[in-house]
Amino acid sequence: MVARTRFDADPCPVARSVNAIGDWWSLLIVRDAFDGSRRFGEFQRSLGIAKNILAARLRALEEAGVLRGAPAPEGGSHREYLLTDKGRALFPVIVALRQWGEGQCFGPGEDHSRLLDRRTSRPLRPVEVRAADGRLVGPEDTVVEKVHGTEAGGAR
Amino acid sequence: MVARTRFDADPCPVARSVNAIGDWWSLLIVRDAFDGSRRFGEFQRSLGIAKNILAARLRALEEAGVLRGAPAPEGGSHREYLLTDKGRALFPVIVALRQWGEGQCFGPGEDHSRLLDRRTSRPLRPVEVRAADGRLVGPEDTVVEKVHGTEAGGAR
DNA sequence: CCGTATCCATTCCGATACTG
DNA sequence: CAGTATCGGAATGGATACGG
Repeated sequence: MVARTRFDADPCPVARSVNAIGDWWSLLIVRDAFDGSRRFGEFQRSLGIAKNILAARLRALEEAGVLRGAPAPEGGSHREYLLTDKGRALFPVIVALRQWGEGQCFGPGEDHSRLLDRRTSRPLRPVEVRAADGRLVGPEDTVVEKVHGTEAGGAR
Repeated sequence: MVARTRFDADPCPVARSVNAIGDWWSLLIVRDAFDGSRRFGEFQRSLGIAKNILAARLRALEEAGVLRGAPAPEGGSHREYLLTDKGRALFPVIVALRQWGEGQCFGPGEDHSRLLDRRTSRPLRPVEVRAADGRLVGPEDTVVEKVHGTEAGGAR
């Protein structure tokens, strides 16, 4: 491929994020990592993904700096995949996505897993978007400041 | 394909969300919709996407209930694609992803578009994850409550 | 200008087999 | 258990041409 990926140089941070994460599998790998998965087999069983593509995704996430594969914790001959700081910074993204799914993608009687506050065992508060002064803002209260550069491609 | 998509019945809301959105293109379409794009050509120019696949994504997003394509606003023979309430509920997801990209996916001197508070023209406050009582929580302060059902597939 | 239909190249993914 | 190598089928995405 000519460019590593499609949005490598896109001025929009959303596009860059998407580009860095790679694909949906990768996002679910990150989800599992947040949930405590560390080993190849754990990811594989949880996701039901083929081993070759799991290996490829893990490698890509390492290259993107989201995961770090430590050669061996001790004794064992396996690797451990841990979230980097960059990866851990995805926490609000995963939570927002989870909350959207909970609210919008399940029927009334349908069961689903939930993310709870460990201390109180209660669900989390919905993620909110706030202005610098603390005001709650919606989509219509925001505006995209386009970048001034003259390079090609949309600046959304 | 046997099932419409892969995570149609997954008990994890993250997987369902991912499944509903479809792919990265779809997410960028949603981003553009938040930013004011409504018409086929606007999305196409902004994304640089082939027309056939844009049409397919728009249709999928309609089926997922994220976008609603109104036949014609008036006079014109074109359709308008507007976010539904379900689609608008993705706002925190997009913002979280955008903020992650801003912080993690750009070099020091690199320009990028920014999302500003319309009223003050200042950047938004970083999205935070909070417990029901208002405490700020990180990944390690949360726990996934698995669903009890006996069906196959991971419950992450 | 808004889409649909067709074609082709590429990629992706899953299954399987194999190695340490 | 933790990966790597390979293979075939399926789906994707881009370009182009075409129709309302």
